[in-house]
Amino acid sequence: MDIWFHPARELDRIVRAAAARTSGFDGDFSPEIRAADPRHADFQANGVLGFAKARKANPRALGAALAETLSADPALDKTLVEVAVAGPGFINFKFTSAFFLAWLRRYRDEAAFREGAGNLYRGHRLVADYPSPNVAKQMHVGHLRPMVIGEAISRLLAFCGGQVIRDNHLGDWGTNFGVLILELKESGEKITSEPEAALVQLERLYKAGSAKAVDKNSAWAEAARQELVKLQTGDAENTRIWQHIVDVSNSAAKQVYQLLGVTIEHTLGESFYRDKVDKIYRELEECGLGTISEGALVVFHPEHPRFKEQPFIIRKSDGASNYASTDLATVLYRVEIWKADEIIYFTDGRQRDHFEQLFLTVAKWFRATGRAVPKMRHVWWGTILGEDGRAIKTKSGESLKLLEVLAEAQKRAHAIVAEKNPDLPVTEKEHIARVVGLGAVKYADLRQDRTSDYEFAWDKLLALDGNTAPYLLYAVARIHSIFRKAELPIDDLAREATADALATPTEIALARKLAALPTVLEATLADLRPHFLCTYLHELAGEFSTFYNADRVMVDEPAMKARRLLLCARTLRVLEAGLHTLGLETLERM
RNA sequence: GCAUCCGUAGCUCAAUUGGAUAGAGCUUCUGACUUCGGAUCAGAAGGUUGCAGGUUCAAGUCCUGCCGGAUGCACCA
Repeated sequence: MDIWFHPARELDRIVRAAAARTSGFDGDFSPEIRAADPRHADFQANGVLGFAKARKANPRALGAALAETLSADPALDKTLVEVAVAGPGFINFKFTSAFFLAWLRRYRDEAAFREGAGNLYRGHRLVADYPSPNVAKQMHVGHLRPMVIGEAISRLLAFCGGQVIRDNHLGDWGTNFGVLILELKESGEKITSEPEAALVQLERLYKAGSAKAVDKNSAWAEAARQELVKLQTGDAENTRIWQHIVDVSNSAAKQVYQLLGVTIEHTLGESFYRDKVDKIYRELEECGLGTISEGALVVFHPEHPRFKEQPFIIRKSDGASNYASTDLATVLYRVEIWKADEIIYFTDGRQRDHFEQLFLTVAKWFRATGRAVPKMRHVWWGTILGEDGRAIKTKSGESLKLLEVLAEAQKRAHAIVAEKNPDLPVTEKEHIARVVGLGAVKYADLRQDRTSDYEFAWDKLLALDGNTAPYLLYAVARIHSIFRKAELPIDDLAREATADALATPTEIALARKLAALPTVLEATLADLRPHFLCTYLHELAGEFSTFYNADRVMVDEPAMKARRLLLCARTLRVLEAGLHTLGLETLERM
């Protein structure tokens, strides 16, 4: 029997084949292989219960018959996996310690994990649309999520074989530029050269301008609209001012990306598509999807309970483009130029209607024009709520600038390093504080189901105990320490060959957890929910700590030492691969 | 009003998409190796999964109705 990287898939195939040879089953049977509670088994087939119900058969008897076929199946090596029927008709598959030892020997490092996981997304060309901030604004805590979640999922897709194109769809073509340009001109201020300070200045100017434009019928508001029109019709001076604002915003954003490890390849903002929307209007009208309503070009979806009356506005009644127009043009560009077969959007949940309308519209439009419809997914998350229970917005979030949060996180981490490890060199303490502090913030954002809202709390975001990044990083550092002190290489094929069978309960529990990596990767990818991977890594670090406290690694018996070093090395490689995939850095000591 | 997401231990969150005895962390309490890092580990306590019905071999998960919260619904992005 081969040592499977991904047991659930293999079991599905084998159980289907076995059922075909077992009386009482037919082609409608589906095994429904699931990861099991480790107290019972590693995997279980749940399909017998539903199947028996539909056939009015005894599920336990059917399960027993199938288990008997499987027991005689040469595809299942009995020294590696045990089969049993349990409860009302579950079929349990329990791997032996021999299987786990073989698995650990075979899947040795990140390259092997990638190789094994690669079949999940191999051959796919995906565009990841994140973090797409608006220009001329400082980032606040709310901007953390698109960066952290977008980066983690992009890395995960790449880890599993996908070819990921990261595109920062910058909000650089909004109506706010009219106000901003007019206020800049009137005040006579020059934009400060230091990017972060420039954003502070621009926000102040925008606030002042907005106050004057509150009355939309005022002369000032009209003048601001004229500045916007001049920009949109290519006025040289306004274009220069606009470009300056975009450039300085990008410089500031890049500093944050670098700090957080966000790796953007392209920055094609909304402005990039401003000469590409006319084609969209024309095509949508030609294929009969677009209709004029209240002066605007809109798309209705008659089959949809809500969008039959709620329009998707793709050209405003004043003739200007909007978010929807540029999004449609963007899809076309990504499919035609980049040859994307999947596009993934990262925004908060408030834009769900927009993307549902976008996806429906693209599907119909592309079909009508004979194009292949790309797969499109909206990865959305709940909002970060302030203490008042309402979404933290830029206005109320002034005390919660992202850079301040990140600085505070590093400060708190530094205080702990200085206390625990005062003798480390100053620069290393600073490096550790950065990795631990930023890692804690990222992990806090990733570890809970992205679809739920959460209340912002300093102590939660910056926690350093419990299910947090430092706990995982500590396990990594401690394993490095074992090899460092023993002066042994971490990866050593010859040494691993001398390892004997896993024996203690803690060894086996740790090995079982390690071999669960592929199952977790698949579950994480299915709905693009990184918290599955976080939970797994936390549990893995926990199993390791338990093992480490129960079983001494550096023992005299060579075979026992070899197998325990093997467990340490694999735990290290899986933790590192997992954390790096989530966008966290790791440390050799802390 | 219509629609979407949600309500789980004192607090913050899980529960592999309908599976076996609902699990972690924080907090509190009790313990642990004078050799591998105590940023650790072992154990205890803590639950009528908002409420009431229903579906089925099986419901935190699906359906219906309430209660409570968040969000979205015509030219912002």
